[in-house]
Amino acid sequence: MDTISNKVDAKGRVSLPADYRAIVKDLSSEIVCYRSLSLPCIEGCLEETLDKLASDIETSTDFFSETQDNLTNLIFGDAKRFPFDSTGRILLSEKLLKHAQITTEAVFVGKGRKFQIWNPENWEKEEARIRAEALKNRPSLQPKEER
Amino acid sequence: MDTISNKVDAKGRVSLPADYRAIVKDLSSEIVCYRSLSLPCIEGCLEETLDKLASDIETSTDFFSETQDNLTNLIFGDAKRFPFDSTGRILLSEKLLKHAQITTEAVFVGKGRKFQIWNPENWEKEEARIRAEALKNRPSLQPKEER
DNA sequence: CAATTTCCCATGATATACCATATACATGTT
DNA sequence: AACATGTATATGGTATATCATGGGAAATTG
Repeated sequence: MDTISNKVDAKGRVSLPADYRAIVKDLSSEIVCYRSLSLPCIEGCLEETLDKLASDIETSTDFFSETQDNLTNLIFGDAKRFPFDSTGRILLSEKLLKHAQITTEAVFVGKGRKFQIWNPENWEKEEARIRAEALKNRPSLQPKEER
Repeated sequence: MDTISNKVDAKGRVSLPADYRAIVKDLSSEIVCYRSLSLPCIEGCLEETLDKLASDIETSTDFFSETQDNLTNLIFGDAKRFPFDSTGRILLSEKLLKHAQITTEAVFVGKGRKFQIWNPENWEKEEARIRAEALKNRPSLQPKEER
Protein backbone atom coordinates (compact mmCIF):
# COMPACT_ATOMS: atom_id res chain seq x y z
CA MET A 1 0.00 0.00 0.00
CA ASP A 2 1.33 3.43 -0.73
CA THR A 3 0.86 6.91 0.63
CA ILE A 4 -2.00 8.93 -0.81
CA SER A 5 -3.21 12.44 -0.12
CA ASN A 6 -6.89 13.37 -0.39
CA LYS A 7 -8.86 16.50 0.34
CA VAL A 8 -11.02 16.95 3.41
CA ASP A 9 -14.09 19.09 2.74
CA ALA A 10 -15.82 21.51 5.09
CA LYS A 11 -17.92 18.73 6.59
CA GLY A 12 -14.91 16.57 7.32
CA ARG A 13 -15.49 14.11 4.50
CA VAL A 14 -12.57 12.25 2.86
CA SER A 15 -12.43 9.66 0.16
CA LEU A 16 -10.76 6.52 1.33
CA PRO A 17 -8.20 5.84 -1.42
CA ALA A 18 -9.51 3.29 -3.90
CA ASP A 19 -6.78 0.74 -3.15
CA TYR A 20 -7.64 0.74 0.53
CA ARG A 21 -11.34 0.44 -0.16
CA ALA A 22 -10.94 -2.60 -2.37
CA ILE A 23 -9.35 -4.55 0.45
CA VAL A 24 -11.90 -3.47 2.96
CA LYS A 25 -15.17 -3.36 1.10
CA ASP A 26 -16.04 -6.97 0.48
CA LEU A 27 -15.23 -7.84 4.05
CA SER A 28 -17.46 -5.19 5.53
CA SER A 29 -18.93 -1.88 4.52
CA GLU A 30 -17.30 0.12 7.27
CA ILE A 31 -14.01 0.74 8.98
CA VAL A 32 -13.10 1.64 12.54
CA CYS A 33 -11.01 4.72 13.40
CA TYR A 34 -9.44 5.96 16.61
CA ARG A 35 -6.79 8.39 17.84
CA SER A 36 -3.30 6.99 17.86
CA LEU A 37 -2.12 6.57 21.41
CA SER A 38 1.36 7.95 20.91
CA LEU A 39 1.29 9.86 17.61
CA PRO A 40 -0.66 12.86 16.30
CA CYS A 41 -2.54 10.82 13.72
CA ILE A 42 -5.71 8.81 13.19
CA GLU A 43 -5.54 5.05 12.95
CA GLY A 44 -8.00 2.92 11.01
CA CYS A 45 -8.65 -0.77 10.67
CA LEU A 46 -11.39 -3.35 10.26
CA GLU A 47 -13.69 -4.01 13.17
CA GLU A 48 -12.54 -7.61 13.33
CA THR A 49 -9.02 -6.40 14.10
CA LEU A 50 -10.28 -4.59 17.19
CA ASP A 51 -12.46 -7.53 18.18
CA LYS A 52 -9.44 -9.78 18.02
CA LEU A 53 -7.45 -7.42 20.21
CA ALA A 54 -10.34 -7.26 22.67
CA SER A 55 -10.69 -11.02 22.96
CA ASP A 56 -6.91 -11.33 23.39
CA ILE A 57 -7.21 -9.01 26.34
CA GLU A 58 -10.21 -10.86 27.71
CA THR A 59 -8.49 -14.21 27.69
CA SER A 60 -5.30 -12.90 29.21
CA THR A 61 -6.98 -11.28 32.18
CA ASP A 62 -10.11 -11.86 34.21
CA PHE A 63 -13.43 -10.04 34.18
CA PHE A 64 -12.57 -7.93 37.22
CA SER A 65 -9.05 -7.07 36.19
CA GLU A 66 -8.21 -3.38 36.36
CA THR A 67 -5.82 -3.64 33.43
CA GLN A 68 -8.54 -5.10 31.25
CA ASP A 69 -10.93 -2.38 32.32
CA ASN A 70 -8.46 0.32 31.35
CA LEU A 71 -7.62 -1.19 28.01
CA THR A 72 -11.20 -1.78 26.91
CA ASN A 73 -12.08 1.75 27.91
CA LEU A 74 -9.20 3.10 25.92
CA ILE A 75 -9.86 1.05 22.82
CA PHE A 76 -13.63 0.93 22.62
CA GLY A 77 -14.21 4.30 24.21
CA ASP A 78 -12.20 6.02 21.52
CA ALA A 79 -12.93 3.87 18.48
CA LYS A 80 -15.92 4.47 16.27
CA ARG A 81 -17.40 2.87 13.18
CA PHE A 82 -17.18 4.92 10.02
CA PRO A 83 -19.47 3.72 7.26
CA PHE A 84 -18.83 4.70 3.65
CA ASP A 85 -21.18 6.80 1.61
CA SER A 86 -22.07 5.67 -1.90
CA THR A 87 -18.89 7.22 -3.35
CA GLY A 88 -16.55 5.68 -0.81
CA ARG A 89 -16.10 8.54 1.61
CA ILE A 90 -16.09 8.57 5.39
CA LEU A 91 -17.04 11.48 7.62
CA LEU A 92 -14.31 12.02 10.19
CA SER A 93 -15.28 13.40 13.58
CA GLU A 94 -14.08 16.66 15.07
CA LYS A 95 -12.25 14.80 17.80
CA LEU A 96 -10.19 12.78 15.34
CA LEU A 97 -9.45 15.70 13.02
CA LYS A 98 -8.32 17.83 15.93
CA HIS A 99 -6.07 15.14 17.35
CA ALA A 100 -4.32 14.75 13.98
CA GLN A 101 -4.39 18.49 13.26
CA ILE A 102 -6.07 17.80 9.93
CA THR A 103 -7.97 20.61 8.21
CA THR A 104 -8.10 20.47 4.41
CA GLU A 105 -5.75 17.66 3.44
CA ALA A 106 -5.35 14.11 4.74
CA VAL A 107 -2.49 11.73 4.00
CA PHE A 108 -3.24 8.01 4.10
CA VAL A 109 -0.36 5.75 5.07
CA GLY A 110 -0.68 1.98 4.74
CA LYS A 111 0.51 -0.17 7.66
CA GLY A 112 -0.47 -3.68 6.64
CA ARG A 113 -3.57 -4.65 8.59
CA LYS A 114 -4.22 -1.05 9.53
CA PHE A 115 -3.50 2.41 8.19
CA GLN A 116 -2.88 5.91 9.47
CA ILE A 117 -4.23 9.30 8.47
CA TRP A 118 -1.92 12.30 8.86
CA ASN A 119 -1.76 16.00 8.44
CA PRO A 120 0.63 16.44 5.43
CA GLU A 121 3.28 18.48 7.27
CA ASN A 122 3.28 16.19 10.27
CA TRP A 123 3.65 13.15 8.05
CA GLU A 124 6.57 14.68 6.22
CA LYS A 125 8.38 15.14 9.52
CA GLU A 126 7.41 11.71 10.77
CA GLU A 127 8.64 10.03 7.61
CA ALA A 128 11.96 11.83 7.86
CA ARG A 129 12.22 10.76 11.47
CA ILE A 130 11.49 7.14 10.63
CA ARG A 131 14.05 7.15 7.81
CA ALA A 132 16.73 8.61 10.03
CA GLU A 133 15.92 6.07 12.71
CA ALA A 134 16.10 3.19 10.25
CA LEU A 135 19.48 4.28 8.93
CA LYS A 136 20.87 4.68 12.38
CA ASN A 137 19.83 1.16 13.36
CA ARG A 138 21.04 -0.46 10.15
CA PRO A 139 24.45 0.95 9.28
CA SER A 140 24.98 -1.85 6.77
CA LEU A 141 22.25 -0.42 4.60
CA GLN A 142 23.98 2.91 4.25
CA PRO A 143 25.41 3.65 0.81
CA LYS A 144 29.17 3.34 0.88
CA GLU A 145 30.10 5.24 -2.22
CA GLU A 146 28.90 8.39 -0.47
CA ARG A 147 32.30 9.62 0.63
CA MET B 1 -17.91 1.80 20.89
CA ASP B 2 -17.32 5.52 20.99
CA THR B 3 -17.79 8.14 23.68
CA ILE B 4 -20.93 10.27 23.52
CA SER B 5 -22.36 12.91 25.82
CA ASN B 6 -26.13 13.26 26.24
CA LYS B 7 -28.33 15.40 28.43
CA VAL B 8 -30.16 14.13 31.47
CA ASP B 9 -33.51 15.89 31.92
CA ALA B 10 -35.28 16.76 35.15
CA LYS B 11 -36.95 13.36 35.23
CA GLY B 12 -33.64 11.52 34.95
CA ARG B 13 -34.16 10.49 31.35
CA VAL B 14 -31.22 9.98 28.93
CA SER B 15 -31.10 8.89 25.34
CA LEU B 16 -28.99 5.82 24.86
CA PRO B 17 -26.76 6.83 21.91
CA ALA B 18 -28.15 5.52 18.64
CA ASP B 19 -25.10 3.38 17.87
CA TYR B 20 -25.44 1.59 21.17
CA ARG B 21 -29.16 1.10 20.67
CA ALA B 22 -28.71 -0.50 17.27
CA ILE B 23 -26.65 -3.30 18.75
CA VAL B 24 -28.95 -3.83 21.69
CA LYS B 25 -32.41 -3.46 20.28
CA ASP B 26 -32.91 -6.57 18.22
CA LEU B 27 -31.50 -8.72 20.98
CA SER B 28 -33.77 -7.38 23.67
CA SER B 29 -35.65 -4.22 24.42
CA GLU B 30 -33.91 -3.49 27.68
CA ILE B 31 -30.47 -3.19 29.20
CA VAL B 32 -29.11 -3.89 32.67
CA CYS B 33 -27.35 -1.23 34.74
CA TYR B 34 -25.49 -1.34 38.04
CA ARG B 35 -23.02 0.71 40.08
CA SER B 36 -19.41 0.09 39.17
CA LEU B 37 -17.62 -1.71 42.00
CA SER B 38 -14.43 0.29 41.77
CA LEU B 39 -15.25 3.53 39.95
CA PRO B 40 -17.72 6.40 40.35
CA CYS B 41 -19.71 5.45 37.26
CA ILE B 42 -22.65 3.38 36.09
CA GLU B 43 -22.07 0.22 34.11
CA GLY B 44 -24.51 -1.16 31.57
CA CYS B 45 -24.75 -4.26 29.45
CA LEU B 46 -27.15 -6.85 28.10
CA GLU B 47 -28.66 -9.27 30.54
CA GLU B 48 -27.03 -12.14 28.68
CA THR B 49 -23.61 -10.65 29.41
CA LEU B 50 -24.23 -10.89 33.14
CA ASP B 51 -25.61 -14.41 32.75
CA LYS B 52 -22.47 -15.42 30.93
CA LEU B 53 -20.33 -13.94 33.69
CA ALA B 54 -22.21 -15.94 36.30
CA SER B 55 -21.92 -19.24 34.50
CA ASP B 56 -18.25 -18.65 33.68
CA ILE B 57 -17.51 -18.28 37.37
CA GLU B 58 -19.61 -21.30 38.32
CA THR B 59 -17.56 -23.55 36.08
CA SER B 60 -14.27 -21.88 36.89
CA THR B 61 -11.55 -23.80 38.70
CA ASP B 62 -9.73 -20.60 39.45
CA PHE B 63 -8.26 -20.48 42.94
CA PHE B 64 -9.63 -16.98 43.36
CA SER B 65 -13.07 -17.79 42.08
CA GLU B 66 -14.56 -17.33 45.53
CA THR B 67 -13.56 -13.69 45.42
CA GLN B 68 -14.99 -13.36 41.96
CA ASP B 69 -18.13 -15.13 43.09
CA ASN B 70 -18.60 -12.52 45.80
CA LEU B 71 -18.04 -9.70 43.36
CA THR B 72 -20.53 -11.21 40.96
CA ASN B 73 -23.12 -11.45 43.71
CA LEU B 74 -22.56 -7.79 44.50
CA ILE B 75 -23.27 -6.87 40.90
CA PHE B 76 -26.34 -9.07 40.66
CA GLY B 77 -27.71 -7.59 43.85
CA ASP B 78 -27.32 -4.12 42.46
CA ALA B 79 -28.29 -4.70 38.83
CA LYS B 80 -31.66 -3.71 37.49
CA ARG B 81 -33.36 -3.84 34.10
CA PHE B 82 -33.92 -0.54 32.32
CA PRO B 83 -36.42 -0.63 29.47
CA PHE B 84 -36.41 1.93 26.67
CA ASP B 85 -39.19 4.33 25.91
CA SER B 86 -40.32 4.72 22.31
CA THR B 87 -37.59 7.26 21.53
CA GLY B 88 -34.78 5.14 22.94
CA ARG B 89 -34.36 6.70 26.38
CA ILE B 90 -33.90 5.03 29.73
CA LEU B 91 -34.87 6.43 33.11
CA LEU B 92 -31.91 6.24 35.46
CA SER B 93 -32.55 5.76 39.17
CA GLU B 94 -31.53 8.17 41.92
CA LYS B 95 -29.19 5.58 43.35
CA LEU B 96 -27.24 5.22 40.12
CA LEU B 97 -27.15 8.94 39.34
CA LYS B 98 -25.89 9.71 42.82
CA HIS B 99 -23.17 7.06 42.69
CA ALA B 100 -21.87 8.52 39.41
CA GLN B 101 -22.45 12.14 40.49
CA ILE B 102 -24.48 12.74 37.36
CA THR B 103 -26.88 15.68 37.24
CA THR B 104 -27.51 17.24 33.82
CA GLU B 105 -25.02 15.54 31.52
CA ALA B 106 -24.10 11.90 31.04
CA VAL B 107 -21.12 10.59 29.10
CA PHE B 108 -21.45 7.14 27.56
CA VAL B 109 -18.19 5.25 27.14
CA GLY B 110 -18.11 2.10 25.02
CA LYS B 111 -16.31 -1.00 26.39
CA GLY B 112 -17.08 -3.63 23.82
CA ARG B 113 -19.57 -5.97 25.48
CA LYS B 114 -20.56 -3.36 28.04
CA PHE B 115 -20.45 0.39 28.54
CA GLN B 116 -20.08 2.98 31.29
CA ILE B 117 -21.94 6.17 32.08
CA TRP B 118 -19.94 9.02 33.65
CA ASN B 119 -20.24 12.53 34.95
CA PRO B 120 -18.36 14.60 32.29
CA GLU B 121 -15.69 16.01 34.61
CA ASN B 122 -15.00 12.67 36.22
CA TRP B 123 -14.64 11.00 32.84
CA GLU B 124 -12.24 13.65 31.64
CA LYS B 125 -9.96 12.92 34.58
CA GLU B 126 -10.37 9.18 34.26
CA GLU B 127 -9.55 9.21 30.56
CA ALA B 128 -6.39 11.23 31.17
CA ARG B 129 -5.40 8.78 33.89
CA ILE B 130 -5.96 5.73 31.69
CA ARG B 131 -4.06 7.25 28.75
CA ALA B 132 -1.07 8.06 30.92
CA GLU B 133 -1.16 4.56 32.35
CA ALA B 134 -1.37 2.96 28.91
CA LEU B 135 1.56 4.96 27.58
CA LYS B 136 3.66 3.81 30.50
CA ASN B 137 2.83 0.16 29.79
CA ARG B 138 2.97 0.55 26.04
CA PRO B 139 5.95 -1.74 25.34
CA SER B 140 3.88 -4.78 26.30
CA LEU B 141 1.06 -3.80 23.98
CA GLN B 142 3.22 -2.89 21.06
CA PRO B 143 3.88 -6.32 19.53
CA LYS B 144 0.18 -6.94 18.98
CA GLU B 145 -0.47 -3.58 17.40
CA GLU B 146 2.52 -3.78 15.12
CA ARG B 147 1.36 -6.85 13.28
C1' DC C 1 -58.02 12.31 44.42
C1' DA C 2 -53.31 14.02 44.34
C1' DA C 3 -48.88 12.84 43.06
C1' DT C 4 -45.90 10.31 40.63
C1' DT C 5 -44.50 7.55 36.85
C1' DT C 6 -44.89 5.85 32.18
C1' DC C 7 -45.84 6.57 27.51
C1' DC C 8 -46.26 9.10 23.18
C1' DC C 9 -46.04 13.05 20.10
C1' DA C 10 -43.72 17.43 18.25
C1' DT C 11 -39.74 20.01 17.12
C1' DG C 12 -35.12 21.55 15.81
C1' DA C 13 -30.69 20.18 14.91
C1' DT C 14 -27.59 17.13 12.82
C1' DA C 15 -25.87 13.49 10.18
C1' DT C 16 -26.57 10.65 6.34
C1' DA C 17 -27.83 9.16 1.66
C1' DC C 18 -28.09 10.47 -2.80
C1' DC C 19 -27.22 12.95 -7.10
C1' DA C 20 -24.21 15.83 -10.14
C1' DT C 21 -19.94 17.47 -11.67
C1' DA C 22 -15.02 17.47 -12.19
C1' DT C 23 -10.62 15.41 -12.39
C1' DA C 24 -7.40 11.89 -13.19
C1' DC C 25 -6.16 7.58 -15.32
C1' DA C 26 -5.88 4.11 -18.77
C1' DT C 27 -6.99 2.36 -23.18
C1' DG C 28 -7.13 2.33 -27.90
C1' DT C 29 -6.79 4.84 -32.36
C1' DT C 30 -4.98 7.79 -35.94
C1' DA D 1 3.74 10.26 -30.29
C1' DA D 2 -0.40 12.84 -29.76
C1' DC D 3 -4.97 12.74 -29.36
C1' DA D 4 -9.49 11.19 -28.29
C1' DT D 5 -12.49 8.23 -25.74
C1' DG D 6 -14.07 5.78 -21.93
C1' DT D 7 -13.82 4.37 -17.15
C1' DA D 8 -13.02 5.00 -12.44
C1' DT D 9 -12.13 7.86 -8.88
C1' DA D 10 -12.50 12.14 -6.23
C1' DT D 11 -15.04 16.26 -4.85
C1' DG D 12 -19.02 19.50 -4.15
C1' DG D 13 -23.77 20.32 -3.16
C1' DT D 14 -28.54 19.35 -1.79
C1' DA D 15 -32.50 16.71 -0.07
C1' DT D 16 -33.81 13.41 3.17
C1' DA D 17 -33.96 10.67 7.25
C1' DT D 18 -32.60 10.07 11.87
C1' DC D 19 -31.74 11.41 16.40
C1' DA D 20 -31.74 14.02 20.79
C1' DT D 21 -34.60 16.56 23.59
C1' DG D 22 -38.64 19.09 25.47
C1' DG D 23 -43.39 18.99 26.62
C1' DG D 24 -47.59 17.00 27.75
C1' DA D 25 -51.26 13.26 28.03
C1' DA D 26 -52.51 8.99 29.85
C1' DA D 27 -51.94 5.54 33.24
C1' DT D 28 -50.67 4.03 37.75
C1' DT D 29 -49.97 4.21 42.62
C1' DG D 30 -50.57 5.40 47.41
